[in-house]
Amino acid sequence: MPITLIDIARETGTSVSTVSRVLSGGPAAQRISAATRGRVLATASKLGYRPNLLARSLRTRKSNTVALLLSDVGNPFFGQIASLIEQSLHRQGYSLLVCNSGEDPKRELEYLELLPRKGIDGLIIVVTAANQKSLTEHLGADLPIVMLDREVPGLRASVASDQEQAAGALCDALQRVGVKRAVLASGPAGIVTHQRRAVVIRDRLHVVAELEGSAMSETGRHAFVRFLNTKFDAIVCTNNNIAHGFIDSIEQIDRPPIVACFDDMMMSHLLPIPIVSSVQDIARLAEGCVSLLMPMLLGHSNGDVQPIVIPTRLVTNLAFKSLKHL
Amino acid sequence: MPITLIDIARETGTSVSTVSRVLSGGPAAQRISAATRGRVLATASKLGYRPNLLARSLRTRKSNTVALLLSDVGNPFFGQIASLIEQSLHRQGYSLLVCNSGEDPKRELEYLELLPRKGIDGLIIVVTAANQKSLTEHLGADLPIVMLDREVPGLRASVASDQEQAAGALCDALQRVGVKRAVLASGPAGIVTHQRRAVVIRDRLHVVAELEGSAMSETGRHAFVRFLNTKFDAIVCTNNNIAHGFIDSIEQIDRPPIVACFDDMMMSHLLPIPIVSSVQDIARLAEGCVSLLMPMLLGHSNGDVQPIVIPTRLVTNLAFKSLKHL
DNA sequence: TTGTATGCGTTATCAG
DNA sequence: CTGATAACGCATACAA
Repeated sequence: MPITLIDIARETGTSVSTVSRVLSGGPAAQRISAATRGRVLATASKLGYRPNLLARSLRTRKSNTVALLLSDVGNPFFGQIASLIEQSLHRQGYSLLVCNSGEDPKRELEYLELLPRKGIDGLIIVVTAANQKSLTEHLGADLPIVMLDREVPGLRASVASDQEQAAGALCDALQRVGVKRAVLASGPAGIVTHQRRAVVIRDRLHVVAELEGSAMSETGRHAFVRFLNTKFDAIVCTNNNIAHGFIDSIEQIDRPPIVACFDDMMMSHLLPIPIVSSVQDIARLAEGCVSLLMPMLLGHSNGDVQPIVIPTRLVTNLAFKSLKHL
Repeated sequence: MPITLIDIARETGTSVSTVSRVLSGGPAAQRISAATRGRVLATASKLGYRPNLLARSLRTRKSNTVALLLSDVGNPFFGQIASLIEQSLHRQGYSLLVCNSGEDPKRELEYLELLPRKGIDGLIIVVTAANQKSLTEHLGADLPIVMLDREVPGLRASVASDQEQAAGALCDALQRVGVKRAVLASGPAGIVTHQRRAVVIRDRLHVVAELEGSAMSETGRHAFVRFLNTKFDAIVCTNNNIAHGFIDSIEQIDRPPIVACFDDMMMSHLLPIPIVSSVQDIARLAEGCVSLLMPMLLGHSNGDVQPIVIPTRLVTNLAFKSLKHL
């Protein structure tokens, strides 16, 4: 049986409230005589007392737990963000509950129902299908919530990369090396991130063919097959999974197209394929989430939160650099 | 104010116990007249009742939450495992608390102290420094726990790849192409996974130089510099981070060494560097954890748990395949 | 400075 | 079949 306040109150000959006050460590602890405080602390550690945080949370309505609801922690992009968020939160005394929606609206809703019951203090979410109504509806009205990677109209607490700048930089680079005909392999148009990237690409480049699929590598592989008989000098993929799928399909590399994508491609620098990508600043994305969330958790939220937009950085590999003109 | 059992009891003119029995959905629910049961369920959904899981957990001593304590979810290997574990647990009605230790014994201990207080039902852990004593000491005595990737003497509930087989297969492949001189870049000897891999390598190959560092890519970069003036035909890295670091350091590729490593290297197949790796079966590792943990959580643990050992699969890229002999 | 009493929302025991 | 009532472990308003 675990030690409770009762045990240690009995042992020290004081009451549960006194013990609670001492052990809570709050300001109330100072209003206790040094003598009894000492005895309490001593026997507390002697008995190896561990506060039951569930009970505390029930009472204080604060669990010191935050949930992160995203499509897939297995995706390195999100995994790294999750890691940084977890570390940052841990420093502030919070734990992180990780939930995969798999881009499935059903699962997302399931979690939106479940999480508030679990007593989480806040939520960081990469929305799939939810709009403002369904979000604030399924969650408790005033649960602090931060949108990551994808904005939702009406909710100002959001952190995302500057997709227009990112896609624009890609177009700049492609035009600089003289790309004339591009193809586009994009993720679901229903996902704003993919949508916004695609819009810029279509606007700025001469897109001779395009394919929309899931946000996974299979779409890249499909694109490879679909575009086999198409003449193009560059393919733009709206995320790195898709680009991976495309590159993995390449067998012969006599005259490979330029691959343009978003996010980091590990090991790409020696690849005999010209690659250019707009990589997102993962550290700042994670940091942004926490810096937006913490004030809300502590109630210091001075009303006007501003969306955080983070610039991306253009990265090219050796093969791309050695490119002069097509 | 959230709806509670009291509200819905008042509304239906019944008592809290009755409402609880109905809404708990257990066998006790059947012992309630269909009439009142109907009314309760109706007004419950009418009022939008959401059970407070904290209160329930406090009472039942079951939180339906499991913790995963590992070095870093940002590492794709662990991130993917975490993802699969989360999905599997979610199907069984459990949530996952993800905790990064960063291979830091201090942080690991911190979590080992914190997690039981949070009321988790079980723990899956990639141990850093903990031995059996410190584990069972800091956790509640009977908290179900599964070791992932690294065994701890005395604890039989473990899931890991067959490191000897994995390293052996690597050596086989290297010897088959006539590797004579190898160098070894290994992670901390204190981590059993690295240690066991290194032991096999040293035993089976002619290792002309070696370097031990962290399990991160910096060690690979250090290795590149350190071995610049060493003659060798292959470098073995005890994990993929290290291999990444090494490969990223390569600028000219006139006569690159073979790189042997563990786990998947994305995009490696077109890389102009011969790569051979023993890739772990992530799906089976994750599945193994859950299949070991679930019975413990449900109390069906029939005493004799057996460690789960999972074979790896040898993967080579094009450059390696086109290798005849050195 | 400290103790008493009450409540957080549920489940479980025990009557009836 | 159902209703009081007592926990679960902790925090806090109110007394003293």
